[in-house]
Amino acid sequence: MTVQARLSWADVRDEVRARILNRTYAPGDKLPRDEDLAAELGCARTTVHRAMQDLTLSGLVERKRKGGTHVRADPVTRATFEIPITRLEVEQRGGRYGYHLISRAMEVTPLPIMARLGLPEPARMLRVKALHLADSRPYMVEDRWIDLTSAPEILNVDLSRDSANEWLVRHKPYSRVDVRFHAVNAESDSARHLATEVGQALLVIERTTWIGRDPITTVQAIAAPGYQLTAKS
Amino acid sequence: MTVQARLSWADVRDEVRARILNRTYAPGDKLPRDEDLAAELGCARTTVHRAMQDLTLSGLVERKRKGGTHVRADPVTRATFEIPITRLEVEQRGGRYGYHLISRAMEVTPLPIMARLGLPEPARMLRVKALHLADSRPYMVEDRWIDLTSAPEILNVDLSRDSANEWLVRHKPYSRVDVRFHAVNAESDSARHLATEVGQALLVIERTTWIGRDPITTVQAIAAPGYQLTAKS
DNA sequence: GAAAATAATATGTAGCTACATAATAAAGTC
DNA sequence: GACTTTATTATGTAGCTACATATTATTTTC
Repeated sequence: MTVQARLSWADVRDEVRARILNRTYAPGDKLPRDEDLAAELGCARTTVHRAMQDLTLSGLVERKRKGGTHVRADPVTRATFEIPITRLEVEQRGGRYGYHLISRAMEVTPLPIMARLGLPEPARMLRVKALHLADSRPYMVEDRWIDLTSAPEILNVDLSRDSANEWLVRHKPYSRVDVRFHAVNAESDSARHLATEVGQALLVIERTTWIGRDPITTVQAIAAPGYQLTAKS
Repeated sequence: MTVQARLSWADVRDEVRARILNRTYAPGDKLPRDEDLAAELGCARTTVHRAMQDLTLSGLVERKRKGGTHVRADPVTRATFEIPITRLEVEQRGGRYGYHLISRAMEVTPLPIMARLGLPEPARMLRVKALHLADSRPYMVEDRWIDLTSAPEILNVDLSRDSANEWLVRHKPYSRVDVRFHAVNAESDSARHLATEVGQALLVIERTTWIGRDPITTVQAIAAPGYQLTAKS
């Protein structure tokens, strides 16, 4: 067993994080310059730089040119979550996926939808409501608006067979996404679709995607009772 | 106005993303080798590498040694959110922050809490319930368990003045965090604290932090009606 | 012809240099 | 003394080289 030949940037990150955790560098403190840390630890400045980038990303330190690196005094909890295609999400949990189209129609966007999409004026869009099932039980209902300027091909898709969710994710990569969570009491429609009672608390995931400045779609997905969304650092 | 002297990794990322968006590289396709792309675009392989790392992080492509880079066929929506100290969150929204300690006691961890913390057997921990206010109106109630092995100094803190949330975030940096969201119907306690009716749908944010393998704290924060959590890509 | 050993290959990473950039500090100007 | 200009400095980034590593492809061996 020999000493490790080289320090990787991950090693440096772990070392610096350890020092922050054991208060060698306390919140608000200024860290040594990358160059000095590199000299001390016996690696190149680029390696320290790479490590610092990672710590910046996870919200532990703040860096400024000339100003140096500081341990954040007001750390934020920063976490990342993933929302896969709903079919895959169900299958990953070991369930059998089912899909049911509820409705499909051209409609004029009401104000809240315009706000979500950032539209200055109303537009006619394709509105699709659908139900996702896991083992024949309701899993999630979605109420979606699709901009036909960005995704005209959706008209050729048989939405009674294939979900707009899957088609869009597969065929319309976006450059920007906005995700919001909140809770609602089930009203009669969603209660019926999700086979629960009116008033039941439900998690709502609102997702809007753009390609450049052009909106593609916005969905309000309401999950069945018990649904939990997980994020990790 | 001259041509830009050099391509930055962000330029390369944008170019590759544009090609994915306009289906020059379609989902599932294999991208050129970093080296070839570098030659084509007129930059170094390291620059392409950096760009590809970013695209990998955002879930657009997948890379494997020797296997090359592929456009993901099943893209995931990957987004990051931040949870600041509650006081700062209120102040950032332009509100006046208030805090009220509800209760503080040593208790033995019940099963659900043990599960959250990953404890094999029950332990006595400090349980703190508190209310955060914005402009004198309820903003969030938290029900927190604190491991005194990891954070014994919390006993010296006057929790009727200072929130455990703020003290912990400032003094106990963690190395791992787990965040979960779900919706609940308000029961009598939370309804009373949040000044709403029993049954009202509320967003629950459950957060657990560890330092190495040792748990620090786990909180169940229930937000007042109307609360919305935002994430971005 | 199947299994094992070997070669080939694309990405991953570390080190170096050089220069860009932003923020601050110092010096100079009226 | 307040304002402007000029240095200084720490991080940010690009290019290069060299080598590590994980797969896949090929060849060898029995």
